[in-house]
Amino acid sequence: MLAYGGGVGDVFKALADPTRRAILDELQERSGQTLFELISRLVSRHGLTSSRQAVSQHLEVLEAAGLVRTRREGRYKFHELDTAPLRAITDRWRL
Amino acid sequence: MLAYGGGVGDVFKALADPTRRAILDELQERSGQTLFELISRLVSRHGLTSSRQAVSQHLEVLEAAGLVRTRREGRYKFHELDTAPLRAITDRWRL
DNA sequence: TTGTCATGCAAGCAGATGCTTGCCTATGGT
DNA sequence: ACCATAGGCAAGCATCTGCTTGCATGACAA
Repeated sequence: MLAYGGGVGDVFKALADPTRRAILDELQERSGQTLFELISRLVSRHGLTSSRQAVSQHLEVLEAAGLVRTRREGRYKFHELDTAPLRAITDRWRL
Repeated sequence: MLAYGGGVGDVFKALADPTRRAILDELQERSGQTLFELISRLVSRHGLTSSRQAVSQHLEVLEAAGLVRTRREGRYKFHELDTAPLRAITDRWRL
């Protein structure tokens, strides 16, 4: 079975939230960030003030949609963007 | 002011619903459908059973997002797909 | 005019969603 | 061992969302 369990709709639902889109923006600009790194940069660069749990739950959604991949090292968990599922959009309506 | 009033997020929110995505699929395949035409084809071609009001409200959302353009003729209202707002997605994450 | 057809408007409701709160686990430093 | 750090789990809550229900409007036909 695959690394992510979501259907096609999960990608669209994941993109529906502005904080999650900002997270994708951030991960595109700087790949491999940890949770706390992301929180800090969301504040300083996007003007967002989200709690740790809020961001953590957003990352779960993004990971379930296959838009974020993670790798664990010790007590750190690094996140990186994966734009592959976004092809579902461009392919569907021939962009 | 522009023809549609929505911000960027409205496009993503509009795409978050599976019925709305099916409507976009339908309008891409056959442009200029009326509300009842859409309902009928959503049933026969997508296996969806949505009420008139449900589809009507979905069309409002899609129109507000700029994804659907309408034209009125007498008592008929024709709908057509506009994929231009989808560029917001491809541009944002360089697809 | 009377009736029908295509669509619009608005209130109400159940389920989904994003967030908080509080506690828990685990890793690494001293 | 002790403590701080990085992250996880789960219940509760306010809001949002999609849908229904019921009535209203406007266009065309007989």
